Amino acid sequence: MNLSQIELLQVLQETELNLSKAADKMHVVQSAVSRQLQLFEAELGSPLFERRGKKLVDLTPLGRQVMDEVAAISQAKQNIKTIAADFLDSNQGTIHIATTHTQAKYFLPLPIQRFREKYPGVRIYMLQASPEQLIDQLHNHKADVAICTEKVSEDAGLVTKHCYEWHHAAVMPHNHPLATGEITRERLATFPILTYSFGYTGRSMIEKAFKDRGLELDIILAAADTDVIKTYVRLGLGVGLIAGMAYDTFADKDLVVRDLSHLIPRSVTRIAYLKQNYLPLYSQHFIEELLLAGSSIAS
Amino acid sequence: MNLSQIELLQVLQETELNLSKAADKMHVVQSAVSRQLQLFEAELGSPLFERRGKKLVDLTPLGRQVMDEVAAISQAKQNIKTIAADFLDSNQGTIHIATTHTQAKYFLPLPIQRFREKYPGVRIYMLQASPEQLIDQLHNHKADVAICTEKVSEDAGLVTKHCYEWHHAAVMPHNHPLATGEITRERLATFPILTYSFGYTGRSMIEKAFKDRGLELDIILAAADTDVIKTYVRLGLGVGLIAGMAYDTFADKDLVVRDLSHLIPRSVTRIAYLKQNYLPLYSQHFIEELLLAGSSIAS
DNA sequence: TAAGGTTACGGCGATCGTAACGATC
DNA sequence: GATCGTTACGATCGCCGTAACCTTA
Repeated sequence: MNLSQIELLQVLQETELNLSKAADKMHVVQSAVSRQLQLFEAELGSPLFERRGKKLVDLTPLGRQVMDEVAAISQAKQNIKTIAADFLDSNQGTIHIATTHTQAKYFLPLPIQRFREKYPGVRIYMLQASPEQLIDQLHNHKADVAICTEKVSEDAGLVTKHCYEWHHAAVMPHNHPLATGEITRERLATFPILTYSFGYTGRSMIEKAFKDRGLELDIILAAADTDVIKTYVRLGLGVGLIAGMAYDTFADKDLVVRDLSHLIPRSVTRIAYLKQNYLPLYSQHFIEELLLAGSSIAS
Repeated sequence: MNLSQIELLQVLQETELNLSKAADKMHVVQSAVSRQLQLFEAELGSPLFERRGKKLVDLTPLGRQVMDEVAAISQAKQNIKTIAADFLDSNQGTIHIATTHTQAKYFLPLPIQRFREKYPGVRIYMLQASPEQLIDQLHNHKADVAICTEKVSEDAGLVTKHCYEWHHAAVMPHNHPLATGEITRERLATFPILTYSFGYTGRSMIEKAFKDRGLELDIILAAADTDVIKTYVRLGLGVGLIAGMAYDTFADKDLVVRDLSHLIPRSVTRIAYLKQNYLPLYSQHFIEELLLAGSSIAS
């Protein structure tokens, strides 16, 4: 057993169990990986892959169990490299941040700016994705840190940290009936609604708040993106339900914003990363920056 | 980086950072390991060991961090081997059980006998040690499973399972004053006491029970071993406080046993093993056998 | 001076690449 | 016939062992 065999198994999973592609990824010829796989299976005494003819089509039960350990080894190996790099120079490297549109546009600018001032040598990659994808991206090592609001806390392989809490708000044109008078869930439910797509940015809290009262919202537009919602609110399509922090006092002054904290339960935005993954010092500081920015938000 | 370098680091820790001994353990010449260590340190870019002259005298801060990952890799590598061996033949192998005298003599015989009937091909090694050593033996991979009563539940790297509960009992010769009449802590404290050494078999519960009442026991003999205690009780040195299950109705009929469950809080015997350590199927079954035996004990 | 560690060098073997072959869609 | 995998064989490079050398208790 050696580390390149471990890496091969890892790469095979990322290449639909295609030996040729795996060989390319590892910069060796295909026959080399073929032999290494055979040697490894021989060493273990039973096959790791189900084969149809010569093609690898699936993992065997053994293979499945082994893959968990393979992932642990790869992770630890990567950690060693990262730890050592940290000792040489903890001021440069890269950080991959996975997040949603709303966080990227309305929460991250400040902490990222502060972070860049401290660590000008760190390249920041932002990956925008849906909340479900965020977690996958952590597991696939496409991202180091994820910032998101929904469905995070369940995963046992993750560390999650409470970042900040926020409430939804309704936005509408100035001449809209809802711009004045008391807002209740019942009244809101009489208007066409524009809000986030399912699974996004606290959408589940909205669902819950109205379902609890036996009300059903007439959602005529669902977007992943606050700006899209605002655009159609401006066109008079209905009332926008957006995250409170997504209302910009200057840019959105043509819209009326009305707080909904008494109607829709608060949402919690969290920071998540893999438990077994060693984060370089600058990433740890980035997280601190996020927590700091989060704690200074009045909800 | 390769697995033999990882193994080298592991072995160095077990050999007082002595390269020559490490070389012996790995069945290679000393110059080989010297070079491999240099190569590895060069690859990481900074030293893993503090050196006085040429001798390795300590880990560097980097080395300390790296060692955690090294342990994870070794563990995962071992797991792969074990998992594969399990698939080839889950009926043979070895199991190392670390436990104390009391468990080995009074609890384990039945479950071990039942286990042997199911898995005659598994070699059973029993390691007898003090409770503190038990946990160390898990971490050092000297033992796979530990069965013990004290200080287990704190360790985050362990899985622990509740096995059974038991109470202490007092034993004494038939003519002893305590053989009749009500037993209270106050009365007990007036006699010389023989019981377990500190840290052993529920000793902490005994301490606690009397300290709560402001009483101090006159412990004139402390042994790791129930049989030693009984021997001196027979010689009339005093009252023995032993685990209830350590009284044998036949062999000990020359002694009077008196239940102390109303005086001393119950003790809990637990099974422990390393969280990250894959246990072969037979070991998993052995643990089930222990739990079964534990659950059939009336405390 | 013994014990522990490093450096230099030659030899061996693991693993790679080329290439021809086999199978499967 | 294009894609994917296996087998055979020669070449290379990494790693080991021998051995001489260095350093400190």
